[in-house]
Amino acid sequence: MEFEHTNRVIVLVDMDCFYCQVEEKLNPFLVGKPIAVVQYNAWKGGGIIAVNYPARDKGVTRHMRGNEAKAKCPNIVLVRYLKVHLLLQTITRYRDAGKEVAAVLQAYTPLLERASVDEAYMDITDAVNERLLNEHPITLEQLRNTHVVGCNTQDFLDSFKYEHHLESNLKLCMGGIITEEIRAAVFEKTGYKCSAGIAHNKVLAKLACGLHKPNQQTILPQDSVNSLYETLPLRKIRSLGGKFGCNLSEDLGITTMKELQQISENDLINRYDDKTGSWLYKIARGIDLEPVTVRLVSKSIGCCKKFPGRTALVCCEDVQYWVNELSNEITERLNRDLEENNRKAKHMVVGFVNEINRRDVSASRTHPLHSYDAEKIAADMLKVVNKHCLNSNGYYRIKYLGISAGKFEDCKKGYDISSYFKSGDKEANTQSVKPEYNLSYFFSKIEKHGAVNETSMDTKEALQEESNNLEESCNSNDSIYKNQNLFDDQDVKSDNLEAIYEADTVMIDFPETNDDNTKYETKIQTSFTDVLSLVNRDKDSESDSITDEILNNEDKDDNSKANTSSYFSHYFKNVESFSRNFDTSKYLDVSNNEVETSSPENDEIIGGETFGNSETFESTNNTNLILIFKIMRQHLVKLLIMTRKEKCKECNKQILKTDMTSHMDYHFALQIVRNEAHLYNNNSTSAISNPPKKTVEVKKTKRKRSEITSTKLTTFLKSNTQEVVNVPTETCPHCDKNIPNTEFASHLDYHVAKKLHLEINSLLKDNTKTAPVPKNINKTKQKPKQGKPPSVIAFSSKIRN
DNA sequence: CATTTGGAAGAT
DNA sequence: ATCTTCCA
Ligand SMILES: Nc1ncnc2c1ncn2[C@H]1C[C@H](O)[C@@H](COP(=O)(O)OP(=O)(O)OP(=O)(O)O)O1
Ligand SMILES: [Mg+2]
Ligand SMILES: [Mg+2]
Repeated sequence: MEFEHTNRVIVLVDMDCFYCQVEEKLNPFLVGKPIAVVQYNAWKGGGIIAVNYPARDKGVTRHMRGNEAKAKCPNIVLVRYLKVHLLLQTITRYRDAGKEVAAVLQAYTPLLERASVDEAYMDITDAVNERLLNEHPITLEQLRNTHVVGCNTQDFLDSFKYEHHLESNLKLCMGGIITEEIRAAVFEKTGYKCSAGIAHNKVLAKLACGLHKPNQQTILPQDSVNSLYETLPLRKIRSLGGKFGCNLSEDLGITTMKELQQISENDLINRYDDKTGSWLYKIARGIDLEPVTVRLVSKSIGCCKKFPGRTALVCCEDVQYWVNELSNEITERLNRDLEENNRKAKHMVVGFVNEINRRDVSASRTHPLHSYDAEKIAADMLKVVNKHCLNSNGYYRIKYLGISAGKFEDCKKGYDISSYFKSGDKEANTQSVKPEYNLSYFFSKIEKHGAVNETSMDTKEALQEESNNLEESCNSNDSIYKNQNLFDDQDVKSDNLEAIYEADTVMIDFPETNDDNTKYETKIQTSFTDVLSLVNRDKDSESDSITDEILNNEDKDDNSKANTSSYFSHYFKNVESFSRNFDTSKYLDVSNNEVETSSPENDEIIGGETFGNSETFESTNNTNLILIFKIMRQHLVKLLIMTRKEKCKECNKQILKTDMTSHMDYHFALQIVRNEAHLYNNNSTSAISNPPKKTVEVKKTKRKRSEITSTKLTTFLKSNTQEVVNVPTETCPHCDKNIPNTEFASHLDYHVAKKLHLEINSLLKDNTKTAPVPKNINKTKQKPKQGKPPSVIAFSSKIRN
């Protein structure tokens, strides 16, 4: 009947200015205003990665700097992308929102391919064929937001009255109707708007989707391809947007798809390879047979960080710090993935770019991944980095670090060997608490990031700024919190932070609890930014108070109701109860169910009612907001507490107060070692020399480049970097680092001291601990603080061997 | 010097 | 296994 290439009906759904929409849903006061999501605040107002449509109208685009955007559009709201903790990261929200959308799409076809965080291909051929048996695409109403390439929608519908109409177009038409339904469902269930393209293959569906945005959809009939191709630049076709597309255009002296169509298949195959040539030939005729391959979860999970220009990592503390950051983050994400998808990554790839003699040298190395152990991962990563990036002078010049885990394998479901090793006491109970929902775990992360070392100024500054803004907002004249002394300078500046912290602890009574002690701390899973933007609404806004605005929003029509309700439910569904000392998973289960299985009815509940089991909250919004502020302040005070320093009597260094105990342990251990160094400092294993492996010089891809500045700069740098050379070194058997000979003995001391330190700590803190427990739920508490101790930090997994 | 960060797939 | 290309 029909040709193979017009059999399928493929839909590409792409969310409109996705990150912005997520932020708008979170904070309805942003709706209607020009906003952009900005990342990397350290330079020129940050880089913009998403722009909503009002802001686009003013000429703001991706790639712009925050400052430029402000210039083009003075009242733009720049939403900052925070990276403090996985649960606070905005990208986590975007990922979760993407999953939410995918879940809606999945109801329409099993043939769903998630192509990025905000788009997915769907093969809805079956659904179309089925509905065509019983229905006829009839009314224009059903295609209200649908465009048809090459003709208007009504004409498209009318064409089916004729005997000779294209069967394939009828399929697309029905595809359009189904897609309208899909998009309506996405909006209804998630509050997000999207656009879609409907065609017979993926490339055309993607192309069509971009033709009418936002919140619209486009059918691209096969018999309209040629008219569309008439002036269509090659680069608009997926996979021709990069170098190859450029080459193609240059090689053949063409710019449009129409021109490509005029090249013979042989020419194309001769010039390129078989596969490429025939793909080009076909796509020039609107043919693309690539199937929609079912994929709902990613094949790899990774994170990376660039250190451009002068920010390149030089000393081992910096490298250690960032290696730890990356390995902590990837471990957390892998653990979430394990719970969500019941699978484990079996290997990881460590990548880096290092500058050697002014050349960027990049390489990546794969490494088996046996367990999700942040310390082990950090140690392995560091080993790779040290092997390739540590210069003979003991320094680095690292411009990029990355780690990615992949080769996922499904977990066996019946048998968990780790439970066999578990001591059969209470530990087994607490095991069922998700680590990220454990309060002490959560706070330990805040602590860690509060107690950042000097290298992470970004984080520190970001937090400081947030805190300043919050304080300012609370004290601003029109703030309803003005008289509530939420931030009393005296208290904060006094040394009584703990008292404030204590006072801010929000207590909640849970009537359902059979336990006599019904006091729980609360946590809130959001970032400061959310609350800030709530308070920091535009000064020229008409409303008089925050309360007014909230109430007004709630009173609005159905359209904004979805947003309002989700806004509050976002906050309050995440206010959960915890105890420090016993299993709270039963409460968590309750709240989780509420979140995950939220049905349409639940979605209509607004405000305080979404508290679920926490009914004893005051249900006026005013009180709720004060609650949020208290929680936020507690975070901030906590942060302040964690960053207070004190001079160490032993070494005169500024040590974080919270680290002082373990820091003194360190001195204690060090003293022992110095006294008895000869007992420990004996055998050292010789390093095994491996054959050198390949590294690659990164090619400069800059189009415009002033040779002169480049040369100038290089000569400058050269004289700078060659000061320190050729210090005689020896490789440390514990950490594989090259240590200057003069420091080698004390370096070994350090490792032994570290080991003693760990042993002492474990004796002091945990004498119930029996021999080899493979995974300890308390592990995060036991982790030695990293950072301050002098010179080199060892990776403790190595020491245990 | 400086979009950044994340992910998939193809080439070698 | 490692590197390159393309994309969001
Ligand atoms: N180069 C990038 N770097 C980092 N994040 C990006 C980049 N490009 C896009 N993103 C993120 C932010 C976007 O909101 C999200 C989806 O991208 P994309 O669909 O291309 O644009 P968009 O959804 O913001 O607008 P549109 O309405 O045009 O689809 O991915
Ligand atoms: Mg999009
Ligand atoms: Mg997209």
